[in-house]
Amino acid sequence: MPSMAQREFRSSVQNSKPNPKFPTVSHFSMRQKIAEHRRSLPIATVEKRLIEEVRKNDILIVVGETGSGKTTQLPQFLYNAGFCREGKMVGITQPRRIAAVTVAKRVAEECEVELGQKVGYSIRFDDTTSNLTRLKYMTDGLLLREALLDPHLSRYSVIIVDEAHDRSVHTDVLLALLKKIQRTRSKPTGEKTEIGNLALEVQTNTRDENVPQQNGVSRGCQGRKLSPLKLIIMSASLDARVFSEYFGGAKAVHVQGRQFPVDILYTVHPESDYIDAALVTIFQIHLEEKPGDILVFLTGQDEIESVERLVQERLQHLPEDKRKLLPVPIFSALPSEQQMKAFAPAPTGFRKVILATNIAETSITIPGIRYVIDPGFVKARSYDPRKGMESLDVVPASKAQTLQRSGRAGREVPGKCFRLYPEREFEKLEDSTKPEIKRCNLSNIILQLKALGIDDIVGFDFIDRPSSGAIVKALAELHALGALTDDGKLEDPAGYQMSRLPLEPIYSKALILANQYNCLEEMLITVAVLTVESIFYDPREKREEARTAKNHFASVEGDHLTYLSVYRESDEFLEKKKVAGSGNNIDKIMKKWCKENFVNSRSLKHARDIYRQIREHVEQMGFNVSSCGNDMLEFRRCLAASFFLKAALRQLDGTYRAMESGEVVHIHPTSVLFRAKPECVIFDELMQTSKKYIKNLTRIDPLWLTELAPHHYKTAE
DNA sequence: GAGCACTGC
Repeated sequence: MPSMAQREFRSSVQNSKPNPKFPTVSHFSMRQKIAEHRRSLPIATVEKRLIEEVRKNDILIVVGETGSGKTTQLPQFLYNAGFCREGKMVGITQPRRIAAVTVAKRVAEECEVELGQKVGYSIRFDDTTSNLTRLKYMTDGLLLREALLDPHLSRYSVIIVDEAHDRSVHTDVLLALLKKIQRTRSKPTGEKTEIGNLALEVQTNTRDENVPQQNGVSRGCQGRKLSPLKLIIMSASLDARVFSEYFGGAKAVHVQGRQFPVDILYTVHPESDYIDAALVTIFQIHLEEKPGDILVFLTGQDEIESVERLVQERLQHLPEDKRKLLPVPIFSALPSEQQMKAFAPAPTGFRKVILATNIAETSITIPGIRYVIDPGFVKARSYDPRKGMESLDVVPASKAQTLQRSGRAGREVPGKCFRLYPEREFEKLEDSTKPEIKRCNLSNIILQLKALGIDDIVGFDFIDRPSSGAIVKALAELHALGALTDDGKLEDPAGYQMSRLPLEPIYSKALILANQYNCLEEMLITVAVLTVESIFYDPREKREEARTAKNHFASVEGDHLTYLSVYRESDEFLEKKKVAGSGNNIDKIMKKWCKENFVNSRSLKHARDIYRQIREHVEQMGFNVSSCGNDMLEFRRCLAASFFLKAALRQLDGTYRAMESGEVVHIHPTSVLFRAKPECVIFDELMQTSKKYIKNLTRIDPLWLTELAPHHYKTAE
């Protein structure tokens, strides 16, 4: 579990600072401490039995609660039992990057090896594995990419899919793929398979720098005997049966967790206003319960900020000596320095009340929590394939989520969880959250599957099959983008090229076209920026300097060109500093520039990483990265040719009509075109919140659509 | 004139 990874991260920080004065003593005690810790884990007592089960079963479901040690220990058991002989690896996938990194570090420490030797991790932009690596921790998305290059995943003897209950798209697709690969690998030698044939085809196309040591290993696997692949699916208890059934009645074993008991308390009556109920509960705990911090789960930034304000207000009505309560917000968009405040211990005598989004449910673990307040709601994204529109709504949490939330109270001491609804309401909740694959745009997934030689998407063996409407919509989109032929096969070369790029298909298409329009440099930057969270800070930012800064970058042509100039100016600044030789810390220089220009440095750094990675990819495809200089007309025409599916026309009343779906939409107020209201635009995103908004726009000439996308707009006016 | 939970290649 990521939560476990987090806890272990803390202990690994402690351990990484041995007292330099007494290195041997410190090393000795650290070693002893690790050995003791390992022995004390619940999973330690069942090592032999687990290994026996793995030997007996090709697929094993391991149900392990928080604190069982399954993520760190099982791979080591497998190594010791000989599953890494002859250069084979045990691969362990995680849904989140941070978990892959922290667990790998911890296990390397336990094994007393340098990271990157026997134990390593590989995540996007950061690969620490070497040809010595036998226990490889990685994100599930990365293993999916690896399967494109080595369709049998032939370097692995065992693959462990951890956190399978998470049911991310990557996890779901990976499970289906692994099931197929396992069958292929157990077939007799030399038998030709769908996946096997494709291996040759794919590998001649491109290389992927994210997948090291592939050369000579996966090649020529045809005709050579493939060793069988063992699969281990690890999950929290609730949906073990789903996995077992999916894998043909696979054996499931249960490993004890180690958690302190948590008292669950429900309200007697339903609460009409859960914000107010949360406030009342916060103060009730503060005034009546033993010391210990409080964690409140809220749905978003707005709620968190208003609760923070209300707590401060109500504190003023308490007697002086009762005011030692410190509200601390935490959510993903919060700058990391401010996020760190949630981890700092409260001042002496104070009680912290952490106001958090879902980020505190799985991604981070905050120490010292003894009380959890759970209103039972979550903000969830959904997708309507018919309208091609995403929406974000507040919906009831699932039982699995509320369980995860209450567990946050029992990590260090026995705790209490206050659920702000009656017990009979709990019974009505869904068991688990709807798998992501049933509520997202499938075009990228389908492109990946096609590239793996899986053509029958509707008949593909998903755990939960996406709706046929969603599949049809994605196929149509891929066809319109030129990735698929009329009969649904991967188009050569465009479809193959698009499947290689770790981007949304529409962005990949834009890069291919940009290569022809001689504006690949501009499109690389644009696509990198569009991929990350907005590079401008909080849209509620009212400070004059912030507005001036944004205006400074703004282009009358729209948001894409605006982003381009932000990226370019930051780059020029960096180059100047480099030439001037003022320091060599790129990160520091960039942060300074971002601060002065009110740009989100985390987002910009992320965009620069993506730019670099995608640039390498397109160069390997033989594209020449050229720039159109100041000819922004050509660049906008290229945008129109790429985003023709996402065009909108202004109507008489000043609203817009999305041409593909016919939906009436509005320009999002964060767009630089919000006031300008040009006649025709292409947009990047259509999302419903309080209204149906289009975001990230560029002004185009409507005639370009029929000119540049005649296959789509021929019959349109 | 609004506002975006969280991941991932």
